[in-house]
Amino acid sequence: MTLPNRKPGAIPAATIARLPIYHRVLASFGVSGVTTIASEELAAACGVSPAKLRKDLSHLGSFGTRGVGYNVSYLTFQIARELGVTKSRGIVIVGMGNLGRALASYRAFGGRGFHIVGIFDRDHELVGNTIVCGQESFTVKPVGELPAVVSQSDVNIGVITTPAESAQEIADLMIQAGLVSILNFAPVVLNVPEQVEVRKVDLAVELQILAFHDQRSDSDENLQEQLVRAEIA
Amino acid sequence: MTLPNRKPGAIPAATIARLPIYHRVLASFGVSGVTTIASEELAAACGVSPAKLRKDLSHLGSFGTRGVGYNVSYLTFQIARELGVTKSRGIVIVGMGNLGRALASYRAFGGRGFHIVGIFDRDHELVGNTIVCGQESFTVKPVGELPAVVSQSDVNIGVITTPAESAQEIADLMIQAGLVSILNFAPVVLNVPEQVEVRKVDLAVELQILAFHDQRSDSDENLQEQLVRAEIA
DNA sequence: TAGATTGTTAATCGATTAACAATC
DNA sequence: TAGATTGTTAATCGATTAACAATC
Repeated sequence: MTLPNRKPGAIPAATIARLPIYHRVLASFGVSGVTTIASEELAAACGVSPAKLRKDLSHLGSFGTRGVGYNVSYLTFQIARELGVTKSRGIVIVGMGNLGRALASYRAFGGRGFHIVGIFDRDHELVGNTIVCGQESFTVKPVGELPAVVSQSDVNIGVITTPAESAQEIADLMIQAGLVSILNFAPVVLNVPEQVEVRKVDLAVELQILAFHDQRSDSDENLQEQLVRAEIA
Repeated sequence: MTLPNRKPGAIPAATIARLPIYHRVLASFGVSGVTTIASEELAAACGVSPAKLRKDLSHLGSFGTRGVGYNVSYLTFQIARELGVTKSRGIVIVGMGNLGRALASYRAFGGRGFHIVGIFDRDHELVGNTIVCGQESFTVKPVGELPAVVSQSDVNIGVITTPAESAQEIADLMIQAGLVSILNFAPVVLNVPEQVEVRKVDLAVELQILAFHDQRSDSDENLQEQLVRAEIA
């Protein structure tokens, strides 16, 4: 007997990665007053093909109406439910350099299902400073207080914006405190137990991928130019 | 006759996305004085399997020595060459809010193959301000000057850190000025011609993907707890 | 030669796509 | 009923993996 490759109800990783896009685009159609939308229009707004969109949504259930389309608010809610953002999830940010401060003062979190529970730094010079975010303001706490904050408040996700050298140490601290979801901005590969999910954003990685494309388009352009010149001659 | 699906020498997208990781990890082995490394150790440090690493590298050529491993500096150079970062590539950043300022003052660009050519904002209040980045400092220019800077200097990549409302407009401006590689931090899907490559970083998207994982691990944990309790009873 | 490690093969797995039956 | 659009199927495509022959 062969076991199935995936749990029956499981949703493909590639689909999960696109759900936040669908969610945001649907929400913006919602505020524009659109109540019903067809896969073709929604897909175009999300930058994917209608087939892919419908396939993705089919993994969550069948929320559309044939011949009509999808109810915008109903579908928005179903995706939010699948992602686990129907109630706001708490985050902590460790590392109050330029990037950490930029994130802590980012005002669009609330609307996407997140709220900041605490911000931390190792540097005593920074501890006690406050960062204003719209109506709210947060005070920088010493990293030593991270475990207490995580165990006493409802924290779901840890964000690391420290230099590369301290990132592993902070990750260990977060995991010890019970966090299993980490967003890492430090340019280093974290070593974590397998039940911990780490997502990584590295600006230089994104730029290098673009550099590859840019280099290719340069040579393509030269090729085109050469072809044009060849025709002229 | 059937055409091949991909150009013969073409490198898979999944491989390209991993090359920057290999490059950074190799560079750090290099500064640590390691001269030769086996796929097993390099793969572990990069968080991938040795098979995947060797397969990825095999698309670039055969740069290793059987029975020995890879020469660190030689492989580092070959990957840099493939990515197109053997010479530093110029970037412009538009939108000098918190995130834009954080990027403009990020000191690790130089070591990864990039330098800032110009920073821009629409807001007249911000124009003329300077942002310090290590030894250098940059002055915020009005967006109107973007085309001139792109055409007069050697700019390869445009970075958008504006609010969502202005992002499309700025993208159009960049494309008109001749840029074909854009890194977009605004939470909006850009509409661009197909020869333009856009990479998108959306913090809330990353967090929502983690929220999905976090939600799942919650229910898994409950399941485990329940199992433990059942055993005790 | 013996041991080590690469580069490649072939099998498996997962994601994408186009087409269309189902159904509003 | 006729037109529209979903949800699903089956085919294709691309990525991953394990195993091993090649070779240092």
